Amino acid sequence: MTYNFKQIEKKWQKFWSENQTFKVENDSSLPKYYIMDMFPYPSGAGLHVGHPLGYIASDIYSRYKRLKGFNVLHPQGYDSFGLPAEQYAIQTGRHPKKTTEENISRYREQLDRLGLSFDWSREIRTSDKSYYKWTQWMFIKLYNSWYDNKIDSARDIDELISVFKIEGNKNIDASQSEELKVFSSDEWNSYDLEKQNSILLNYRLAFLSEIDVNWCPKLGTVLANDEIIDGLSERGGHEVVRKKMTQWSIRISAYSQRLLDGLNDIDWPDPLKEMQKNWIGRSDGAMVSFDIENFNKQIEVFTTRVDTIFGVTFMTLAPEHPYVKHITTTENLETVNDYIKKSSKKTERERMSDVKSISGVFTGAYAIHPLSNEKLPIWISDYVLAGYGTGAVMAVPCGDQRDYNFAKFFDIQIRNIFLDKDISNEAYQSKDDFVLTNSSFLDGLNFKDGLSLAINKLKSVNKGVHKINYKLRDAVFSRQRYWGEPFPVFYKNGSPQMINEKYLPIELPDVNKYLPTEDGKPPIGNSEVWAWDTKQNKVVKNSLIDDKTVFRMELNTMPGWAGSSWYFNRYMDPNNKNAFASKESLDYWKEVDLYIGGSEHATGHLLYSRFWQYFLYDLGLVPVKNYAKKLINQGMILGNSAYIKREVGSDNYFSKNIDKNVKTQLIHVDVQFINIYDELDIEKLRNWQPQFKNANFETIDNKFLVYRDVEKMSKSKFNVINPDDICDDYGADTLRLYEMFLGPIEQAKPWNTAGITGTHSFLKKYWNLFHKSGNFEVNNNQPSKESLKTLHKTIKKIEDDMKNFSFNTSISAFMICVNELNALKCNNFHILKSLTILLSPFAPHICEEIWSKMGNKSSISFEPFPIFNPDFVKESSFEYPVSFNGKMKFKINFDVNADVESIKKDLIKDDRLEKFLNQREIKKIIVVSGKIINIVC
RNA sequence: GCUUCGGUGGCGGAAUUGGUAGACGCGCUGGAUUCAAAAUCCAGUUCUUUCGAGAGUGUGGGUUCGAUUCCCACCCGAAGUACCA
Repeated sequence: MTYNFKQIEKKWQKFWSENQTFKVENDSSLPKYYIMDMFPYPSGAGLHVGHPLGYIASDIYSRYKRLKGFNVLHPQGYDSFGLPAEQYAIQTGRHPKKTTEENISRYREQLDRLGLSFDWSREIRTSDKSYYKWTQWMFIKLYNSWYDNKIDSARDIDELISVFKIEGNKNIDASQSEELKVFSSDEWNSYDLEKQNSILLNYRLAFLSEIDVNWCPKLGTVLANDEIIDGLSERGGHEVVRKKMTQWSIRISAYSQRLLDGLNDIDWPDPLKEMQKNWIGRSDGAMVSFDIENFNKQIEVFTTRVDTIFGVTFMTLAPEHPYVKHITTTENLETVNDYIKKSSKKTERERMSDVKSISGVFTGAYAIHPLSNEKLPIWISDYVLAGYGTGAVMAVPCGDQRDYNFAKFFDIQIRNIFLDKDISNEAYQSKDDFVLTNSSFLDGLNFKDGLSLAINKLKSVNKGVHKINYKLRDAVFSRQRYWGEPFPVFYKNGSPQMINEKYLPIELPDVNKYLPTEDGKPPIGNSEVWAWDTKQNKVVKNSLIDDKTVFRMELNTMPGWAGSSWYFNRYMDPNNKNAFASKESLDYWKEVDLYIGGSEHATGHLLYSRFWQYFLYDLGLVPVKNYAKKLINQGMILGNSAYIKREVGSDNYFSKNIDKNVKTQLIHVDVQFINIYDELDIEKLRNWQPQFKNANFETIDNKFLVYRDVEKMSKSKFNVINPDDICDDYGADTLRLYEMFLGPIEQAKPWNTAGITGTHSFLKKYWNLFHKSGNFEVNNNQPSKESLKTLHKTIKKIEDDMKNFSFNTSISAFMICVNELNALKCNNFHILKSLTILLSPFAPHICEEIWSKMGNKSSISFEPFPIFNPDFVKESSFEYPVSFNGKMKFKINFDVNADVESIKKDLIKDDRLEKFLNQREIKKIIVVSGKIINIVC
């Protein structure tokens, strides 16, 4: 009987599905374990072998945890709102809902073939109204909350309003869009509703504001910072420009410090934590205010180097700085306006690529140094970013290279405040190893002392305060797209109103076209039914809008990260109609114990979701602050692309190693036409695309060799390997083993189909252990010492590897085990039963088959994991770890029953120790229960 | 530029707190089986070699009885980030 993987895998996939083997309950006496994958966006291209890497790893761990006696929650769902379905809809007119459904069923088919143990009864889709109902509900919660810096928590906006009523805002320390004037309770109570609303918007965690956004004209939408790469849109690579628009934003900046501190409490990969740290970008410094000559306001400046305050010789403002138009003198007005015009025309990309050229203009105005009262010329320049700090800097040319370059270029004074440091060629930027000079009362101090004295002095004259600044910006939450969650918002007198949560979900309306409307409104503007009737409390036709009882609704939709920021909580109780999840289910599952997904979401989803969970926690809606204890970033599986060389502008193609003296280019060809020797099947290529039909192919020895390169697996590079094909040829168990065997899970690694025969033949060998003479045959004798040793060595190894998620070395251990049992001609029932349980997380189908053949009725999935017994392993001679003077340790062979004297003799015989022991004398050997614990010299 | 991670055979990769480097797999070589092939099994496979041995984990140095592992400097690669004041 041969290993018929096709039949076996089909049989057991059917069995698991019919018996709902992996359905999990919310109450159990067993300890819980929650293991989750990042849910996929179901794209039209289907899965390639790179996608399942994380799913296989999480599945192995889930199955392992079940064997270890945990109640394991292992769900899967779809992040099904998104741009590709919408763009497909624009091209074809097909409803994104339809294509999304088709894509999902294709994904499901492919996932099922891998034998993954998901509890599909808990499947969620972010585009389901039963799901986005709660996304909308949480948005309303965000809108109705403010952030109290005093207790570091979000609070209900009603609490803020009642404070305003009683004592105004003088004692409030909140995160807000901009500093407001202090108002009293009387003033508050005298404001009309509109005014009160606009003040409250300044505090709300979901707020509407006119902001500079990244506008992508080609996509017709705004983009978040993390959706822009090198100044171009992440999707499509289109131009992005700055534009002022009224947008919903989420006040994630309020949580900057907590998001930073929280990194210490979670076991996430260091590189990822580092990325989040940089993204949050905390810098500790001071806010200093400079008076302006002939202008009744101060320029606020953020600096991390107040110690260099006496090195300031000029000020620089960003061209967008609000004071520029007020302070510019008449004779400079024209050049300044020209400069502002020029820099606003520059796209973000141009401004970034133009780092090296220095530009700027003098405003004609002067600031007053807060400590020396010196006059400082005020310049504007686009090297100062409007979006960071206050959009103004105090320029210290001797201590900052950019200021230095600017001063040199425009011949502005450079004052050296660093004693005996040479600044004739560049600024002295180090914070170490200097003493201040030319700095009045700071003379003779170093960085640290200078810093604190300068801040104290500024404080005492009311010109500066200690301040911590963050790079993290509030997140834009509006998208001018169709295929996303609609906002539960309508507008009354221009101010936003939340629809009562009783009437959620607000369903996405149907539209006849998915492009923006002709007057530039978002696609939902195409719907004729998109107005809110406050009497009937439902969505009605636009034609009924009267701004008395029927109002216009928000046309934007929410961004992709809205639905993905809280989905892990929904899996706990996915069908709940009364809450996003019941309190009982949240209290039972608490948080994800192991989260597996790619690191490309480091500063997107993985930051937003942490924020979102903190917010829910603040409101008492979830029991834990951090939603994922441990995170593993699986590495990408890279494709092995193939190229052929073509003479430019002709139909002539040359094999690799043929050098013609003509201009050539490399063209991607489908890797399916290439054999393992890099030879191209020319006939297949001719039939592939018309351009190759009648082309000339010049070969070497009748072989046409291609060029190869490792790069990201993608349909457009024709290097995609479909897991279905591998399952057809070798089976899912082989694919699972092979993907894990390729290397450590976190590492990127190229796919190479050639090596797959190794894991496949391992499974065949395992199968043959039970089929000595063609038939299934195991003996029920007492296992031999050798086979027990092999088994328990393997148990130990697997347990150790599971702790480190080192699946590749586990598989090596299985291979060794099977080879050893094979050499021992072992077909002992007890040994093979244990081995089958051990192996079942990795290769579940074949193990289920063997398991049932061994006479077991139920699935292997919930068997107890075999227990390691060291006695079987340390039979006869065993390597013991030994330490000398409690320090050096290494393993050494000695007889368990030997006395101390003969151990000494053994030690001296060991050539590793010869040198060491020749130099000292053994005073004492400490032996505890047959083990050398320490040797004292 | 800065930050982080990494560099081990022909290849993917192993190597508990420093203790016999190269596990396991691929590939390759030889052999068995076969009319032959596939499949399977066995043996070998870091390099050099005068067959005794010598060298060897990016390079150079250091600590140590002992370093792939720890420390310093440099070289190379990958990822992230970038006028962040």
